[in-house]
Amino acid sequence: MARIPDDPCSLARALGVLGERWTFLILREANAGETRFAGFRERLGIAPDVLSDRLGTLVFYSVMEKVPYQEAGARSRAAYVLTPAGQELTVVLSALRQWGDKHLPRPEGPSMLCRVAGTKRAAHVGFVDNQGRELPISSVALIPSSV
Amino acid sequence: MARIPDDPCSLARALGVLGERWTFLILREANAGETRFAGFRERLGIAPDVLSDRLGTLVFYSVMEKVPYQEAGARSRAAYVLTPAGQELTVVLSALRQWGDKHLPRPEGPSMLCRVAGTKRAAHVGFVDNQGRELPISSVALIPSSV
DNA sequence: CTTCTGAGTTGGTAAATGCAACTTAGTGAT
DNA sequence: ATCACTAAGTTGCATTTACCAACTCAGAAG
Repeated sequence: MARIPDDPCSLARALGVLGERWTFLILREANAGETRFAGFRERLGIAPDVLSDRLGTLVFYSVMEKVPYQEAGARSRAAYVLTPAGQELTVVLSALRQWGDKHLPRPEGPSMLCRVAGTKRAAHVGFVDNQGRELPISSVALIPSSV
Repeated sequence: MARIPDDPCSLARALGVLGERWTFLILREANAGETRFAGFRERLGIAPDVLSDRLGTLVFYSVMEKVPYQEAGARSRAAYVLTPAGQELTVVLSALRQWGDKHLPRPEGPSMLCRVAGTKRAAHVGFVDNQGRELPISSVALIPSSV
């Protein structure tokens, strides 16, 4: 199972948890409501050992939680649900999807649309200031925190 | 070199370009101003064959551009600079960094801060509606585009 | 006490990664 | 002209990771 590197850069640490192959796709399915091992397997075509490893990493770092569930007349089984930390990754997934839609488009157009819930109004991911107002990329700076 | 999958999901296509190991870290350095092969090598400790492959993929998909440069008294060499498409990945990188800062923190605090350029005002990544107003995650929905 | 099903593990092969050494191409000094 | 210098790679080999198929495990129903 992956471990996070001892790196001062939080991007590197985030990638330690999320940066392996399949992880983002597993999170995409989780976001779409999938919770079961066999479900992830079928939807992604992922090998069971790799899936087991990735889910283990996500559970270890509290991105997902392993919870038992029981269907009528069946024994208790494991389900994997997103924690609040995992739900916050929606922003990352949407940012990636948005970039793919724009820069790797298909003639059919996007397969998924990001909307304000319950409406037809478009939503997207972007930079925001502390007043909740969108900022253009050009007016954002990433500066070293001089500790 | 990686190729994008023929997948209707633009997240999967984006990961075809960006989802290999090292790619996000290379983009982090590019965003921080690095342009040279040897510079990426030193800053990341990446193997030269892997770096060559990743830069090739990024150039192929127009995330970076290979441009010649010439220093006084040296021969012409190759530099790698972000294209506009590559610059737009700042949103993705910042979203990942922000998540790492929050969910995989270190006692020292974050090593980088996201600010409104030229000010001390904090900036962050989030969902925005078509009026440029921030939206809470809970009010965003991802819906299949019924084509 | 056998079958069914979801959730995994195990074992062998193919692919990706890492490391060291080598190649290539021009420049400036000898 | 040729020699050393340097950035930008390529090549060959050992290690790690991923993939695939087959198998195990646990409990409920028949």
